[in-house]
Amino acid sequence: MNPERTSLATAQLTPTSYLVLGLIAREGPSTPYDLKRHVTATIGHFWSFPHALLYKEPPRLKDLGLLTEEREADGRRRRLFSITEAGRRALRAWLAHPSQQLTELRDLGLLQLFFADLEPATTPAIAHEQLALHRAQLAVYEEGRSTAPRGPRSTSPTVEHWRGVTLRMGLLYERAAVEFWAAVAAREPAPGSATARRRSKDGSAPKR
Amino acid sequence: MNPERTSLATAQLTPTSYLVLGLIAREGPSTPYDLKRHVTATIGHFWSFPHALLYKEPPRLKDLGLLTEEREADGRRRRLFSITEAGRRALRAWLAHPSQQLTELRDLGLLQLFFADLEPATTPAIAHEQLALHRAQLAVYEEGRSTAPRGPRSTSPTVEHWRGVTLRMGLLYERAAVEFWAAVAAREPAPGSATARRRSKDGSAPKR
DNA sequence: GGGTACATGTAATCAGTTACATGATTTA
DNA sequence: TAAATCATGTAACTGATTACATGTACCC
Repeated sequence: MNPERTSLATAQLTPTSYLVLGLIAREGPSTPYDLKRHVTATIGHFWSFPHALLYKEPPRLKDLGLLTEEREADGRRRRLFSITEAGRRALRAWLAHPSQQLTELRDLGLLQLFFADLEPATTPAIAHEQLALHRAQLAVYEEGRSTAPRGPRSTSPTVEHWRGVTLRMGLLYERAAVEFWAAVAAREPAPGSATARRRSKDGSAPKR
Repeated sequence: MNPERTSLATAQLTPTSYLVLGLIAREGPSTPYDLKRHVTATIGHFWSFPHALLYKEPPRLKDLGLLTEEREADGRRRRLFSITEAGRRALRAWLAHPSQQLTELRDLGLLQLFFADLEPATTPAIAHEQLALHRAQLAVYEEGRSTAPRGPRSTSPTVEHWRGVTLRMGLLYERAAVEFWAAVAAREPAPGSATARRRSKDGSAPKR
């Protein structure tokens, strides 16, 4: 009933907003480029946020009073954004309400496969392309696990822990994808199907 | 400099466009609601296309000369869209160029988990919510495999084959997701308890 | 000293989302 | 016959994408 209304701003916040808020809350005052670099190294592996977004979102959040801006005076004139108390509140409020949305799994390759019957001749090329792509991405994940985690700023063990955990889902997906597309490329039914088990027993090559 | 410009139209086609083109090419003349129903039963399981999209896209494609429209005269005044030869060409051209894009895996739950360190107390609720969601979705897939495939129109065995293959990737993802979130949930203390630190004797996710 | 990759933004467009609205069928 | 659900759209807004553009640092 109180007239103080900053909480309404919470309504029009998008995933991008929370990404920006969260990163700045954790890493401290950041420039859009800091954000871009961090995203690229982490969640950007499976959820792409074009850099223009990370330049445009902070000013929006500033208008909502969730961030403050401080612009350099010298040549580069970089914009440095810090989180406000209202920003932290919005972030906490978001985390306090577990998402009830399922994963959006948007994959052009799958969409093409979905229409494979319309142009059967093109299917092998599609499958091989996807297989190569996902193998490469899987390699990225597995390499990232061995190399030292190099965040743009100092990070605590806890941060490293959750970052790693999150990326692990990306890795699990890529493993499944590689399996899947390999099976398609081999013109086998996908792994786990009854036909696949029969096939692998008699070891016969799939025929056209 | 020739005024006939339909080939350029190919440029501004989106995934939604190809979805619509492909469905109409395969299923024959369709109303937006036909499209909606088909999508819901298939690819919509992991890539959501709001119904407003499927009502708006066909007129756009009609403007581009890729579809034709025929509107009922009676009460319902349904709009029935058919594919043109140009539409088929655009579709074939798309299928002939295998996508080189990786999967976009957009998941609010993962985003929240990514920031779990900022509000540790909320993490268990997030994990449990996601676990329940993905288990339910997995059940949908597994139920769909046993029930008779009920397309809105007649479908050939080949169509059924590829449709099933495509959906299987969704199923594989959900399996991975259930495993993942179960592990996260198990590693987290139960809500209110601060001592569930050494439960991971078995360390693995509960077997369903 | 010129190329090239990194860094840092802005602008225009538009697809996608959300909300609104109502008609037709089924069911209790 | 009231309620619920299915069916069928339209409209407004805006976040996201794409394209453009230039500056700066580093390396042959």
